[in-house]
Amino acid sequence: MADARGPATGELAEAAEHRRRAGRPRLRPASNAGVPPREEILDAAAGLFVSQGLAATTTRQIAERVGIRQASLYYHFTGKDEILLELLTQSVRPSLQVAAMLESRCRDDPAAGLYALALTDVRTLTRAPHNIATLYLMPEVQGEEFASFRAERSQLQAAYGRLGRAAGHAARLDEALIATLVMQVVESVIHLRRSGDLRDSHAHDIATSCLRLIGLAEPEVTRARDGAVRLLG
Amino acid sequence: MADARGPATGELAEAAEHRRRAGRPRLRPASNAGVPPREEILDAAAGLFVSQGLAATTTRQIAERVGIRQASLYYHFTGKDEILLELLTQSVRPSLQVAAMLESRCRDDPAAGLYALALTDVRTLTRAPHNIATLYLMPEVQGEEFASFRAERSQLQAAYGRLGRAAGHAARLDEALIATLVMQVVESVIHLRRSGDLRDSHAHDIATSCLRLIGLAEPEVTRARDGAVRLLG
DNA sequence: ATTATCTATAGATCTATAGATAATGC
DNA sequence: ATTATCTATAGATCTATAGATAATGC
Repeated sequence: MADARGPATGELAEAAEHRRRAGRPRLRPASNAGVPPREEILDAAAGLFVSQGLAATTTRQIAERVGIRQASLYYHFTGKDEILLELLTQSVRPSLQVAAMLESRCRDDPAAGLYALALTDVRTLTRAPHNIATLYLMPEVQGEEFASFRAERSQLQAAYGRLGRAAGHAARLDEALIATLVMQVVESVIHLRRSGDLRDSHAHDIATSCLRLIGLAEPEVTRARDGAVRLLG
Repeated sequence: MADARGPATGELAEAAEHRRRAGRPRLRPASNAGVPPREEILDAAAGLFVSQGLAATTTRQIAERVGIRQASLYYHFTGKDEILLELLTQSVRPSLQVAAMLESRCRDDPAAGLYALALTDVRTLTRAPHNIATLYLMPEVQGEEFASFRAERSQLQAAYGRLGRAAGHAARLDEALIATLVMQVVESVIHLRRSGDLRDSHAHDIATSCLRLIGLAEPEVTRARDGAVRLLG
């Protein structure tokens, strides 16, 4: 019993505290708990990319913020591009899964589905540790290396288009245009967050604006909102 | 008569053709007519900034595209930042003047004013030689050096907010939020242009979407559109 | 033995200045 | 004399590799 308990509590303690991994120690030991170095690097890079841009951020700056030497980055990543690609992918993939779920569950009420998707996207963008969506527009992201990210983002945009088309009276607008406009409204959260004007109530305001934009009248918007709230529980 | 005519046609010919300016000739002589070097540089830089980003674009690349040596840039600009600032300012100032004009003329019909402003902005962004508005969001532009540009852009955004508030039934939404959302819809033209999906008809579609977003119903939107067309006519 | 870091550095830039040069303008 | 370019280059980076080192794991 004592023997069995020893190792068990030992493991817990190690995980909770500093659980030293193999490898030469850092000059400045990691202050955070058991966060894997890859994630430390992603977080540091995200903050720098968002505030300075990609090319303006050096590998040395990233390493400094993590607390390791510049060369040590290359043990975890092949370079800045790989870091950026992972950041972008991590930020879009969850939304894509939510979109798939909502589309399958909301065939009967696409307006509620659209509202729900917009709302969760806004909240995700709001709560992310850095204002990562800022990076979507950067010229560097148009390159070949990021094609897989752009493909996933297009899928999300297409989902907005399908929901918007099904929900709106809008035989008026092209589905691709609806997709672009609605997503663009959702991403206004980037600007609001950057300028510090973002409030919790804005999430519903933005989702509501998406529905108005595709031509829904007030009663329909209200109904969609109620449906969405029910959906997201 | 012959004497008077000679110099006159001479001047015309010089202006139309190569009108050589003082200064050591370029290795590769400028192919374009009498375009001032400053403008050549701005144009070359704009194309590169938009496709590669600011920090990723070197002074050497800009110079190469112009057809001069890297060091010669510094005769016209103190560096990349000054070039970017001028590009940004040139792109926002005309919109600001249109906004002031429309606000003063449309106190009686703010919906028409908003439609007209959105429409002209979309067209300006569509026709600009490079997709410059892409640069507005770049992290570098958040720096101190570009404060004057950001101030002008905020003024434009505020104009959108005032027009939107006056036009909408929207005591519903905060004026600052309206401003952000409407401007964001206008700037969807950036994405459409980049992806090559931009059609002429989209200008009216986008302006219409702005009015729907702030809560106007179809008849009001149609009336605003007619009013705007009359205004800009 | 394996892992994760470190030190050191080669090679490739990039920016911005100094000073020379070849036109036009008076 | 003035203007607009050129050549040359100092100084400051930045990336990415090679090889050493100090832990843990078995």
